[in-house]
Amino acid sequence: MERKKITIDDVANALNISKTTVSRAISGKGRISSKTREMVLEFIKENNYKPNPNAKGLAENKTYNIAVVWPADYDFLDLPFFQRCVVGISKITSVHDTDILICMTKGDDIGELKRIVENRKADGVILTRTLVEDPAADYLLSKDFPFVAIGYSDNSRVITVDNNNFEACRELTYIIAMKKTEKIALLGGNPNHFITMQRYRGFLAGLKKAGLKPDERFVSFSVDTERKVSDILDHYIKLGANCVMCMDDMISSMLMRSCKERGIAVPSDIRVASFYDSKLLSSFDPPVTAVNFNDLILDERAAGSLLDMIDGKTVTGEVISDYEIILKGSTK
Amino acid sequence: MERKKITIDDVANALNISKTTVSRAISGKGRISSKTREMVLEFIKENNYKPNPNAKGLAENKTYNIAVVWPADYDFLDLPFFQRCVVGISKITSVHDTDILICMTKGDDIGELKRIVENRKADGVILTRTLVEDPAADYLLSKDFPFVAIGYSDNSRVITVDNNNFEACRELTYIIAMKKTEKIALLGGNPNHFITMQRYRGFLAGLKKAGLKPDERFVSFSVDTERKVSDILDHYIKLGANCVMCMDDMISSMLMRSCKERGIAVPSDIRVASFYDSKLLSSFDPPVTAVNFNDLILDERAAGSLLDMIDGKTVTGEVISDYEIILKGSTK
DNA sequence: TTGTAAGCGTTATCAA
DNA sequence: TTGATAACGCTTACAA
Repeated sequence: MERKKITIDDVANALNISKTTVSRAISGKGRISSKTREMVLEFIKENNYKPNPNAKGLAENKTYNIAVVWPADYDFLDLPFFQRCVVGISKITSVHDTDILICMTKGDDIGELKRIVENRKADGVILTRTLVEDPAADYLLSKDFPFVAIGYSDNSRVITVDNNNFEACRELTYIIAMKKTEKIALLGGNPNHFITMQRYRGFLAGLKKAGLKPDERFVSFSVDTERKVSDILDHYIKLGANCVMCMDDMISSMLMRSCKERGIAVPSDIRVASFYDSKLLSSFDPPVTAVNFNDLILDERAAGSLLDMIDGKTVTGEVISDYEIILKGSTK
Repeated sequence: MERKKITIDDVANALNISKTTVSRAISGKGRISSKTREMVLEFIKENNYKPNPNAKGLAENKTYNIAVVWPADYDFLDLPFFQRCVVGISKITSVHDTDILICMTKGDDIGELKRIVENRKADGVILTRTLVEDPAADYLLSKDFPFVAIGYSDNSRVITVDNNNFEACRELTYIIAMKKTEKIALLGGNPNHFITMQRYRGFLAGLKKAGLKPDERFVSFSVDTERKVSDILDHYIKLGANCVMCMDDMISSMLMRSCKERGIAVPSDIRVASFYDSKLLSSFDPPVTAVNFNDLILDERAAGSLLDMIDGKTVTGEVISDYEIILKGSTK
């Protein structure tokens, strides 16, 4: 597999100095004359010396890896959100010489995460979503292992970076309500996901701001199959709904297809809006009004915070209000 | 961050044996009485001992990581294919105690890959697509670093696992041609991607099998913007095309939108088919005829081959013909 | 069958 | 400012 790699000893011998000195030149720790430092640095550059991360890790008890946790359970395979997370995170980690390890979680099964933590394969973890009952977060907390979560959490011990889902959804709901639309229904996702709850709260706040009373007959959760969507749609229509807000792009897609199948015209029969935008929504006729979040920023912040945390700095969570509401044909 | 972890020395002392013996019990290498082996194994289980991977790696010169390379350049952010790759690969790696490192590549910039290889952060690499001019593959080849590529390659030195794009596209093209559709046009992707070339060859073979002559006026590549799609569509229509085959789901999506905008009816004015299926296509009216590949199988095979290769076994590439052609409304 | 001891390539603690 | 040398936790000749 190629010639043997050059080690710190080789560098030291070639330069007639000790490896301690070489190590110091590289790390910047400890006193060293700038002359020798430069000599070492130059030699290293020219001979393409790279410290062996296993040895470094063994000595420092670090891996220079962080783990990104993906929920491999439901229909996440087609949600580009998690892929984007990695891209955003890597923007930050790549300039810190640290790499990204992917780790799957299936429902309550956090075995892989445990393996990574117990085997010390990573120095920290990023959770790409937050749950109300969250075994992953609980586990990491119990181990006192550095991690940050993308999403909202009601546990003050977990550091989170989140979009302002509440505000965005409140605003969209309010805007819709102002278009003399009074019977606004909601198609919600998994209530064990905090994002579902946050968006729901935003929805309620939007109604309130518009002076509308929430009506629980117009709210449903765990809408995750085409079948449920169409059944609930029927029900909403019978009740006289004139707008349906969907919690994410998947649900919106299913709803739009359902409307088409049953010959329900959007927006004339019913309006449709989505609390999350994606390429999935660009195919529909009419296009679907939606909130567009700047996910990449979110991911970069999460990565930055985690790296700080690993370095022993104290970090705080943050809520990012970088979104826009894009009004399209579905709510005309 | 929690109490200190238990080491192989602790195990050895607790059991009054040497750490060599413990090591042997775990690895299975070297002779050892089954009695002591079981004793060790049991102790390890009960006390939740995990070998330190840095130390193990340092001694064995291994990392128990493989790197998966993502092309972060073009519009890949919305292509779930690469996300699926990781899921498929992890099915295999997770039972081999090895983890997945993500590595981005931007155009010709393979700096991150180089860093991972030179820093020995992984034992092998999986390339998730193949290029005609492929700096990543060339680099890995030059370093003699273990890797397998997902996709076709004309370099016999690179081990590849690929869908039978040629056959699938030939079959779909032939089927369309048999529907008394004679002027079949093609909207192609990046010609530097082998997948583009393979699908193109399949297209040509399909025409030939149907007794049709290829017409270069009906072939275009590098179709990557809405603008190009609509311009080319105009052109094809003027030439009297009665079907357009698209190389992937992105192009198909753009085409369907373009047709809608210009009031071109599918399939009555023109038929549409896609050489790659995805959720993106399920939103259209009518639904789009497409080839559906079983990607997960592909990824699992790639992972399996790479692990074998890392273990020093000789592996061969393979072509998987696990696909189905799904005829839908767009080609009625 | 088991143990001793020498590596693996760093960092870090003392001395010098 | 520099340098021996002992960790770090494991594998593996080589001995016993």
